[in-house]
Amino acid sequence: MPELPEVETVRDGLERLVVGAVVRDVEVFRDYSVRRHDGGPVAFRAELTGQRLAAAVRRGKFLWFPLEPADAPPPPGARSAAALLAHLGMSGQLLVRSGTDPDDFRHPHLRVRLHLDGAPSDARYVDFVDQRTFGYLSVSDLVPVPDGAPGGLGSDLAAVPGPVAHIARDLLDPYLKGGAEGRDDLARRVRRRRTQIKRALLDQGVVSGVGNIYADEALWRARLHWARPTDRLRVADVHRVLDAAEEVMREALAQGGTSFDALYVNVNGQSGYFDRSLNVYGREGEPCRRCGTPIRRDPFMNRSAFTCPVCQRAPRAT
DNA sequence: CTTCTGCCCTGGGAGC
DNA sequence: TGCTCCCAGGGCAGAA
Repeated sequence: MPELPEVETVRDGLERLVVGAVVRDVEVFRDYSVRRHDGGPVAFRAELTGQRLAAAVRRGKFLWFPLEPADAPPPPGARSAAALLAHLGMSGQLLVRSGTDPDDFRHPHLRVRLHLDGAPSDARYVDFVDQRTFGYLSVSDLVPVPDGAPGGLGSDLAAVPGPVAHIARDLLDPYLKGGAEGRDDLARRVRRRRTQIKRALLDQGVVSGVGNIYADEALWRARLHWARPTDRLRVADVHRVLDAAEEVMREALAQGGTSFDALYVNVNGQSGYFDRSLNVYGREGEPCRRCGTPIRRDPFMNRSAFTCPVCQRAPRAT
């Protein structure tokens, strides 16, 4: 499934291959894949057609393209008022297509297809493919972010789509990354919560882009148990797990590859990272790579939490 | 206000 | 073999 590093790889690829293109037409094959949008798929198509994709921006796992009318280009420096917003959910892909016959590559789970003109590459279509339909597209108004500071990789805009307004920055954000001014404040906010550390890591209002997999991997690296109460953690513990989460994501991003030949493959959402690099997630019963103890799986929020019971000592009361 | 639960959806795989 | 059921996941609405 696309985690934050995959979404960033997709953003980077789309920035290179399709930003600047104009949407000539839109096909919606499944209404449910266009959500959070007044007027539904019909309005979605109308609002998107004739718009230029002016940039590719990401915050957490949200990805968006600020829009500009193609027939009335705004003056330089003007800000977009709306954006095409995408969330890939757990199975979404944005596939860049360059062929001339679109029927040649009609994926069985194709939900939405954008027809493009004038891309900076040979791209002709962007296909939104999503098997499990947890992902969606919409056109959303851009709203100022409350804290005003620039945010989102790929942009210095201080505005985000409405549905993203309550989503915190992520650990690759220039304002929040290791050593940046916002990092200490994030650690303080984590410790101010009265919950378990893994719940805080997954809370999109605290920090975004950390999913179930990376939460477990980061906690294993930081040798912290998922149930540790946030308000009783030491500051250094919180920093250690945040650093670990950023590190895991940067390693995955590096493995995504950056060569141009690989670009189409990477835009298409493949990573290969998870096949070899996971230390605890999905490894129940397999030996911990640090101490050999069998990895344990606990039920957690109708999901799972994977830990090494020796490296990550459970708190007294769970 | 903060914290937490249940739900959305599909198809692969396990179990019978 | 074919059927049923469970599971995965992020983020949201609404309850506590």
